[in-house]
Amino acid sequence: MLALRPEGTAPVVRAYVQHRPVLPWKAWYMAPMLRHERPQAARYRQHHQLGIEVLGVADADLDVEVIWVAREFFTVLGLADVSLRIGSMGDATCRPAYLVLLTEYLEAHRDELCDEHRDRFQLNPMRVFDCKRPECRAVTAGAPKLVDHLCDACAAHFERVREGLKSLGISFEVDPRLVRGFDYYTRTTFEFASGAIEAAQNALCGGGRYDGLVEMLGGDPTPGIGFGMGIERLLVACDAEGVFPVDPPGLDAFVVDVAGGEAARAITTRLRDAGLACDRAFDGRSMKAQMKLADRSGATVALIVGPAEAASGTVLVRPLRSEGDQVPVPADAVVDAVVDAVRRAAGLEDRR
RNA sequence: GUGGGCGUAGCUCAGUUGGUUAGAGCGCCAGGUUGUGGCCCUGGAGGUCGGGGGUUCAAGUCCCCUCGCUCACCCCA
Repeated sequence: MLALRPEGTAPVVRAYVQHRPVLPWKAWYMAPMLRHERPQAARYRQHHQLGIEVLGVADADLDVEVIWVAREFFTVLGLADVSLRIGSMGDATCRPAYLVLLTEYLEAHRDELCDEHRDRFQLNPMRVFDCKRPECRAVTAGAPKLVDHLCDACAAHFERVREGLKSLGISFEVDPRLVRGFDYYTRTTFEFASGAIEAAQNALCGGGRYDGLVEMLGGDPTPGIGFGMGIERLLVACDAEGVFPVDPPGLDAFVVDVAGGEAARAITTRLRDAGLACDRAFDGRSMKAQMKLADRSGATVALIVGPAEAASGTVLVRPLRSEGDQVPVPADAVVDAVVDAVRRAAGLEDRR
């Protein structure tokens, strides 16, 4: 049997169950993931997910820490248009009673649900909360919310999370619709979304507490929490917010050689050995064509070698990005000349 | 899985009720400059019109099939 890994939490938990690291255990991963659903904007068949997981800590302050890590990551990248929603899934004490309550409510409003959920809501009543059809939205708007029916312990946990986020200056919104589909999820759920992404898929990071998962995978009951974020979608958000510079840096020098190419061969090698970025033309093209390539390369200077320079052992250093005359320099001083020119050009940049 | 949109030059796209050698802009190449980029001018190269089949005197254009891309629904562990 072949399986394509869809996410990172279960593998990390399996690794924990097998290897029994000392608790608390903090792990992270970044790996390719695959999805079965059809691709669409910002949702690819294969993508990469970055995630963290912490096992062995039930403290709500850890929930805050995990959320903070994600928030901090966005901040460091320079993303500003990111919003956080949080919710609670309750636990084995309060959720069963709530599900009975919710199911009763949905039964009573069965005819008002959308075609799909009318016959399916019993399977997983909470899923109706993230149905986008107006019929279901209307019904769930008045439905009992899990966050209002938490047991004392879960309510206290949730309150501690909210208080912690506030104390760290992390703004958030409690969203009763933020639910998860599996039983092993407990208590805190959260999701970061980008307001800059136009596409329908704008969630950057989803996470939550899964105090039941380790046990489900064969380990002793162990609390856990983590998040996963999609790298490609993150990059879409970065592009949308313009947080990365757009222009790739140009070359330091471009060698124009119309004297046979030997000088170009020697000079490019010498410049590269000195750590400078340079390129040259090939195929014995005309000076005009070579100069055009030099310009297009974004080079700071063109280094020109014609028959006269070849004969006298010099190189013409011609500035391409600034005013200034081209000057001849001895061939063995060309590295210094380029370093000078690049430094001067950088200085001009800074003064802008 | 369901539905919509789109496949024509390297790129972005026009292409009328079917009708001569399928066009534009940008890019590329050469020339105008005999040793000099950008701006401009002139010329040039480059296309199985996604693929296959059909209708027709004639198909980029109409019909069927197929492949691919894309967006949304769905899904969202």
